[in-house]
Amino acid sequence: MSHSSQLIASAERKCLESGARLTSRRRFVLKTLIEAGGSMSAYELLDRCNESLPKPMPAMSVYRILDFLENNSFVHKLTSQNKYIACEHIECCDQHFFRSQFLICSECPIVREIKLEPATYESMEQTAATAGFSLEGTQLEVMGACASCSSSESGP
Amino acid sequence: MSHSSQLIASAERKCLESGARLTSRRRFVLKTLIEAGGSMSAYELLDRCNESLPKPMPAMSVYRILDFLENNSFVHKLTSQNKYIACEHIECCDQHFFRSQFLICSECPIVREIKLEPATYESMEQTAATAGFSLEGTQLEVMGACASCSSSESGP
DNA sequence: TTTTGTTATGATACATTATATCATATTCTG
DNA sequence: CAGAATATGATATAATGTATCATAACAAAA
Repeated sequence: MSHSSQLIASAERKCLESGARLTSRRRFVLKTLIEAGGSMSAYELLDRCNESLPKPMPAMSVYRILDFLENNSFVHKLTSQNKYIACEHIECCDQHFFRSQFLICSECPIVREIKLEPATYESMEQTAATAGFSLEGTQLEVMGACASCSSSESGP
Repeated sequence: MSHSSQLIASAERKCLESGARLTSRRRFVLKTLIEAGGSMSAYELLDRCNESLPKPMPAMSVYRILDFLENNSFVHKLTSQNKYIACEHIECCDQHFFRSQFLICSECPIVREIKLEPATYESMEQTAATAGFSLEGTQLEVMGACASCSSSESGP
């Protein structure tokens, strides 16, 4: 069983439990995004999907489907990039109990979603409190260089 | 001397030192954004400017001017919102030596720019390192409720 | 001070990202 | 099956941002 099929199966199971409807369109969009292996814009995803569809899907549908997938934590939106990425934790936990931190490579398409350490979050919370703010379900997006890009620095 | 005029004067001084050219257009756009008192989209800012200009400025110009103002740390882009906001530290330090954290109220237009605590940043850096990432000049944007919005919860 | 090069802006077109709205189809529920 | 709710199609349009070439303003050197 392929990796993506496994993930889809997990998503199916979660939807059965929660009552959400993972229709064939939604499943197909999710699968396409998973198999892309990285982040994509909504229109890139649309085009990719339409390559394999007998009849092209309208852009509207992709946005609606991405909404659904986001609400069910199968997909996350990288708001700083206007891109979407499959959740790395579709299988591993019954819900997204922790907050995510996205490490976005500025030189290649790699994006990693890792758990935001509670300690980090708490220190952010404290700093925010000094300005009178109480944080809400924060998703962090930070830029950086991934392992392979930072080892192969552009040098003389 | 008004608050905005003071800030503009500081910006002028910094530009003199650095050799950057704060032209009248750029000064006007910065002043307009400062006086707006919060974040604005590029087109909102454009419209606001054009209300007071004899001849309307093209959209292109606002984007170019915002680029300039960003590069000189007079303005920051809130990438998660596609909005721009005047820097809160135009006066207070000769350069943006620290990293910023933006607290964005999800219920009202308030945005606060505060210093990202080095300890917080370091703990993020460490977590990132476990995934092989090295962070780069990260600007944090987090959502939350500002002091006045969190005191006046929507209740029965 | 004219020339020359650089930087800034105008003008126009277009690309990309996203939402609004009404119609139709599909699926659930009684 | 009827009726309600949900999902999708179709179409239009809004909002955000970039590419490109022309012109204007400014600075530096001859």
